[in-house]
Amino acid sequence: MEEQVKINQPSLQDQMYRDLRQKIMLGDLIPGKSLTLRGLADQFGVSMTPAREVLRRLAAEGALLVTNTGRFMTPVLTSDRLEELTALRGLLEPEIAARALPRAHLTLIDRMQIINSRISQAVIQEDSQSYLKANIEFHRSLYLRAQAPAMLALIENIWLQIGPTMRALYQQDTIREVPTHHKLILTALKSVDETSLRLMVKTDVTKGLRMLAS
Amino acid sequence: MEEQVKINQPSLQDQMYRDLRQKIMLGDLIPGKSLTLRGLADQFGVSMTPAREVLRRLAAEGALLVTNTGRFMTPVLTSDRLEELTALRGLLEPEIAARALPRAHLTLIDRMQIINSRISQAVIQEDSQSYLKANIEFHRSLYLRAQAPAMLALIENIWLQIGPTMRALYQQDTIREVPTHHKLILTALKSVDETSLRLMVKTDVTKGLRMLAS
DNA sequence: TTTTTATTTTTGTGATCACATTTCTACGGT
DNA sequence: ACCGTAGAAATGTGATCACAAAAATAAAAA
Repeated sequence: MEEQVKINQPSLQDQMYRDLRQKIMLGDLIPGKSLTLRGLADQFGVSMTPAREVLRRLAAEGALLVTNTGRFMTPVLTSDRLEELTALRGLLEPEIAARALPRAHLTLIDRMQIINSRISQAVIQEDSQSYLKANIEFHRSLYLRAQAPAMLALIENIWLQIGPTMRALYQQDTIREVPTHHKLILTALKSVDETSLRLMVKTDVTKGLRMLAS
Repeated sequence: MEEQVKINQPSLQDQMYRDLRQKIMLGDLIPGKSLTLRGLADQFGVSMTPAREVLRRLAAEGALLVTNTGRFMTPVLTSDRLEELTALRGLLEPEIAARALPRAHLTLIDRMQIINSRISQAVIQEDSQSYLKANIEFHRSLYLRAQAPAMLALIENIWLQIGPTMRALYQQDTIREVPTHHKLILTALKSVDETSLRLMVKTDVTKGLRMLAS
């Protein structure tokens, strides 16, 4: 009998979905960028059918906005909305970090340190794309340890919603400071200090909003 | 020139979406119930195209699960997952309740009191459908006052994920006690006591999980 | 130049179809 | 009686099409 070499190959729309989701979360798409079915379909070399499902799927997650005439675009966040989403991050991320704390071994901390140095490089080179990507990776690598998939899903959902706006903000004001709070997060992890960890994560998250005040 | 009577009528899939979403949140569908494109399409008298978009949309929100062969079904939650989702409710709902507190006027409290009496009736008549529906309405009517749409969206997202399981639990163990915490929530609202409100909301949310211990 | 109107193009929606894979069912062998 | 296998039915995926509404463009009027 033949071995089961049949790999569950992801469907076309799954690849498109992952690709677009990544682009949105990392801010490759500016706020207000409109996406069309035929445009996406052509771009990925497929028909309209998979394209529309991807767009609706992303819209369902809040990554895209659907106009009242059915057009799709990346959301343009009001400052109120951005504040609310940041408050949500400040609520959820300290909690998931605290849950990850007991499982955060040295291997993980080392890896986070390496990621953090990538962030520093991105600051120096004023590469907002790499900055955002490494920043997300820093947080996610910690949160993954919490083994709280539903919570992580909500958090990534928020990242998705603020992606385009964050990139736009980071691009207008060039990032001057290297992330000091990340080092404090690492310190709290090493000393297994939950109270400090929660505070530092919350501060790091909230800090990003302060650029809006300018 | 003709007046613009053209109403933005919702598309077919929007109606299907709302209908199915409601059914799932209220637990009309038992955990593990599988849904097929053609089945849904026939049920709503439409073609497969709108049906699949609705299913994918609900799957994107976590309301449905997609098997690795592409089939759709309502999720069967492990107790771990249910605990995590309940913890999320316990984190988010006290926060949004606290935000609603300053805006909770007597009109709202009165309406919540009426809804609460509907809950009591549902307990007496052992009507788990009405119970769940009124329970959700009780919480949502308060949370709407917070004017925090993103936060409310996350909360409803969680309700959607636990809907089928909650109904199944409520049905096996008939609800014996009238919701005592709801009255305490109303008391805290009247006396504008944020600390008490947060505690009561959290307790009310967490309490529901205790039925799992049986 | 500015505003209004008419025409063309673009766009999302829903239907239908072919196809490959999965799932179900029933038959046959041990 | 149990298990595996072959055939049949069901199911999701992606493509293509017609259609209506909306947006963009061009033309005309003020």
